[in-house]
Amino acid sequence: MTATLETLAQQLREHGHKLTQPRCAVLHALLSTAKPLSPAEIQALGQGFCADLGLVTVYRTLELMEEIELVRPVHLADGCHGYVLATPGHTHHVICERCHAVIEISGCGMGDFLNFVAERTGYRITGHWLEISGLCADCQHIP
Amino acid sequence: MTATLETLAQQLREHGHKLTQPRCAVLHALLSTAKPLSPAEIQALGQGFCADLGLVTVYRTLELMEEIELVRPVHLADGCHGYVLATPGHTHHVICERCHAVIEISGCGMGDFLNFVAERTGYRITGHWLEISGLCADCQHIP
DNA sequence: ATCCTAATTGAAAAGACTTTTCAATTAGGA
DNA sequence: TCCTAATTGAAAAGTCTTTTCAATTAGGAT
Ligand SMILES: [Mn+2]
Ligand SMILES: [Mn+2]
Ligand SMILES: [Zn+2]
Ligand SMILES: [Zn+2]
Repeated sequence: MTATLETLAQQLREHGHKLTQPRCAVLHALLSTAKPLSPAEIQALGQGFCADLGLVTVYRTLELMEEIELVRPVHLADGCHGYVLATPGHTHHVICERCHAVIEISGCGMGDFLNFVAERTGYRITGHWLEISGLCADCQHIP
Repeated sequence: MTATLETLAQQLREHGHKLTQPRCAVLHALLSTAKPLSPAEIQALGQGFCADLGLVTVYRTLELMEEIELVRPVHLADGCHGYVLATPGHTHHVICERCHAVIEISGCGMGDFLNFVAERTGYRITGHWLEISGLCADCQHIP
């Protein structure tokens, strides 16, 4: 099931939040691309839908949407991060290092490795953060 | 082989850098704990060895040491990060979410998972970033 | 041991990004 | 349509990092 403005808006309402023009503009921006967007980029794109969308509102909206798992922060190679629409639950992202296209991987294939780490270190493992970088199918053909 | 001030200093020299008092102070600070330290924390600890160690110098020194793989940034849960001494090569870290103690895992047990991701997505995988969080052996006993 | 010079330093300023404050506006139920 | 709490944008404040630049320092050459 692909996210649409309607499904996303519905999730906002289900969590008791108002569906405002600025919030719609943020959703429009995120829906317009599969790449992570910075708050400033979201503002710029969002102003096509809500002309005076403020950067402060973008920050507040992203914080809100992150809480209800509508968006997820993505750490890029240089450490700073952008935001992408997310499906709920535990996922990982593969990011093209050339064009920044993101594909979400649902599920987690790291169980065995984490068990090994637990035995090796004596830690009780409670979570992990994984970002995978590579070249997308398109970018492999563009040297 | 555990890192000492002498081995670390030697590595700086081998890369053609001067061994200055401020740089020694940063190494002292990093050697004094197994937890990730922020630039400000490194400055505070380092001033025990070099009284007027400046924060700007800490930033410059960390950048330098990161280039020669003497230190590594560690992303904490809240996104900001600290630095720890690192062994060269590909490693991962396990961080205690209560006391922040870090253990380094050398090697990488994710080959199979990354192959799966490559097949699933069509991406050519070139790198990954993984941080594991948990409770260290000590902290498991302290509710 | 002393000199010399490029590397390095700290303070101050600038810059980038994020959060707080607050009066005005708005969504959506009554 | 009215009402009110939620939400908004602008401005200010705050945090963290980088740049600039004159002064200092490490370490090789004498
Ligand atoms: Mn996982
Ligand atoms: Mn690995
Ligand atoms: Zn690409
Ligand atoms: Zn612990």
